[in-house]
Amino acid sequence: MPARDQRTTITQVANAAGVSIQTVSNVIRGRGRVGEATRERVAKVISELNYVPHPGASSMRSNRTGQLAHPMPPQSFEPTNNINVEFIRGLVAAAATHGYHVVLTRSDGDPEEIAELCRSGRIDGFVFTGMQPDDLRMETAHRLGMPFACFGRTAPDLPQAWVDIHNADGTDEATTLLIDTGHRRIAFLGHESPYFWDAERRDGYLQAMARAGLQSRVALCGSTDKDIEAAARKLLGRGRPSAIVCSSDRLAVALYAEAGRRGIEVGKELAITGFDDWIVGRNLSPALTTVSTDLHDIAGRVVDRFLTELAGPTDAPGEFVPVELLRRGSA
Amino acid sequence: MPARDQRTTITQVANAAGVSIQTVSNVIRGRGRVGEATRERVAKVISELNYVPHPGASSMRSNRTGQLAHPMPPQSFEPTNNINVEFIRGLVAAAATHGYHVVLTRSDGDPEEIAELCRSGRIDGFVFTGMQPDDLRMETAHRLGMPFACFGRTAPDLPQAWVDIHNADGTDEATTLLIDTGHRRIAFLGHESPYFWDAERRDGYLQAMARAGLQSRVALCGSTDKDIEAAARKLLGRGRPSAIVCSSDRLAVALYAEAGRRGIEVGKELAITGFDDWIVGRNLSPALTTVSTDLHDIAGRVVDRFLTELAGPTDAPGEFVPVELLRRGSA
DNA sequence: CTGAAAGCGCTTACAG
DNA sequence: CTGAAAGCGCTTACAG
Repeated sequence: MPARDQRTTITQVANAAGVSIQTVSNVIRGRGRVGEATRERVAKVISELNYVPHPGASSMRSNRTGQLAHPMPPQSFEPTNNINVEFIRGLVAAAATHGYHVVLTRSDGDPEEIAELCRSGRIDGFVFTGMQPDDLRMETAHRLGMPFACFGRTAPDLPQAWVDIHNADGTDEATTLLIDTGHRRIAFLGHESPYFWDAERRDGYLQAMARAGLQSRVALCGSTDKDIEAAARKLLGRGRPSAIVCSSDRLAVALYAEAGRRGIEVGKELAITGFDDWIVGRNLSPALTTVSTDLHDIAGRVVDRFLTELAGPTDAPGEFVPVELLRRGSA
Repeated sequence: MPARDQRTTITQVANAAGVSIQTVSNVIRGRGRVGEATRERVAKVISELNYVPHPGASSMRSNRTGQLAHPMPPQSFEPTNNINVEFIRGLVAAAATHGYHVVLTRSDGDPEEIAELCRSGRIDGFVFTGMQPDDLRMETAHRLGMPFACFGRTAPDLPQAWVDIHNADGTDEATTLLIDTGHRRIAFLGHESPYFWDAERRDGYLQAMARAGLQSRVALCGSTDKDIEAAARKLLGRGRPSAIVCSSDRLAVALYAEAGRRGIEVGKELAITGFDDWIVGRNLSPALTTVSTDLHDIAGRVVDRFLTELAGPTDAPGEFVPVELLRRGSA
């Protein structure tokens, strides 16, 4: 492994610059008092020798690894979950900005996996996503004193440090758009689920309908393809609404398929809005009007929050990130 | 940071088991000669104390970090690229099987980023994907003596250790299906591109057509939405074929849209096959018949290949992984 | 402002 | 079969 034999060490840098290794360390970490001339000389040598401090050695004394674990819950792998890649991209970018590397791990929700990572000395903390209502991962990290931040919330009494989107705003905006374009019989199609976000998205719809003095109609369905298809069939049957606000793009896609079977033209005879800006919705004809979230931005905020927690646990409240309604052909 | 103060060390394990730290190390690494009774006693203590060796300390002597970098090229973030999540999932799982962690990094193709990772002592090697014809990343890793393995191939004269899918087989199979179901005027729609796989997918089509004694018709287009739309328009204009083999699902989706505009019914009046099993194709009506690759399996093979390279660079040839034709509604 | 010493937790030779 | 010693490359705390 030549790469390792050729490794430049702090000692070589110190010798070449004519200073002690301690001064080199100070220059790198921006600590202690180092004269300007010395600093420049050392920096020059570091760059010339392509010196990179050994993270393993560094972590032994500093208790910092410069690594962040992102345990991906199983549902983030489901093809219907679209947020993963964009979020990960943002996470890696934001982490890099602060000199952090992202270690990707699998997580089936078993807190023991989290505990082992806490004990491993491999990471400085976690970024969690896809939390379940009874998720034990955050509690485990908290108990073992490992900093973390979450995209999304869990039960209010559990430890968390969250950034989340404003779900109700999204469906409120979508519903309002439909009302403003003349629709009156507007239904909501959502999931029966234990998740916060499902309830919040429904509430946004209800709130906009109430404000306009319109009668609301909420349909909820299970999460299997069959459940969704059945709900779509019923909703587009006799007495169908002229517009439907969906709690997710996946539901909207099912409505497109059902509308196709019935010869109902989406965008003309039936308006549909989604939520998530899933790639599938973008490729439908007409393209789906949907509520989009800036996952890149969110990832940056989650990393910021993680760094805050790393500096010292806080009771800081969570942070809501605004959503954006993308108007396309379907509404 | 309680997690770190509470850290169990090899010394604590050694004391509790009544052996030297060296023996504990031997038990963990399965090295040296350790008596059966001693091994069991030590293993019990390790498990009781939840001992995990400190990877930083370990890496200083062993030159092994147990970490693998996966630099994600920018195109893997494009929404039209579907392989990323599935592959990463498989990569993390396969790496974990061998005690490896995956460090995700961004890569804009700049070899200096790769060089810095090589020098960092943070990783034992790379898994590359999305290679460009003039990709300098593998060469850089090779020059710095860092082991790596690739999903996909690059120019034959460059260092590489690859696993790839059998592209020609896929389009050959798709074309043969169309021939077997009675089609005679079958066109191919592909990308003008410098990539291996585009040429190979075209060749599979040509080969199947030649075997059946049919006349082939190849249409190629650029990579922008506009280019693709123009190609679809032309292909579905006057004298259109009865079936089209596409080099990617993205192209197939564009054909669906164009067919929709012209009132041509896909699956009845026009057969279409894709390549990639993109989530969008699965959600079209009718669902797209396409060539699918088992990315989970491929990731496992790439990790195997990486471990081979880690044990000592080889000139072992690359490995082809079979593809599978998924027959759905469109053909 | 700079440096000599201690020590982080391991693994690698090597001695017995 | 097992252990005492050396040392991996850093950072910390402290002395000057």
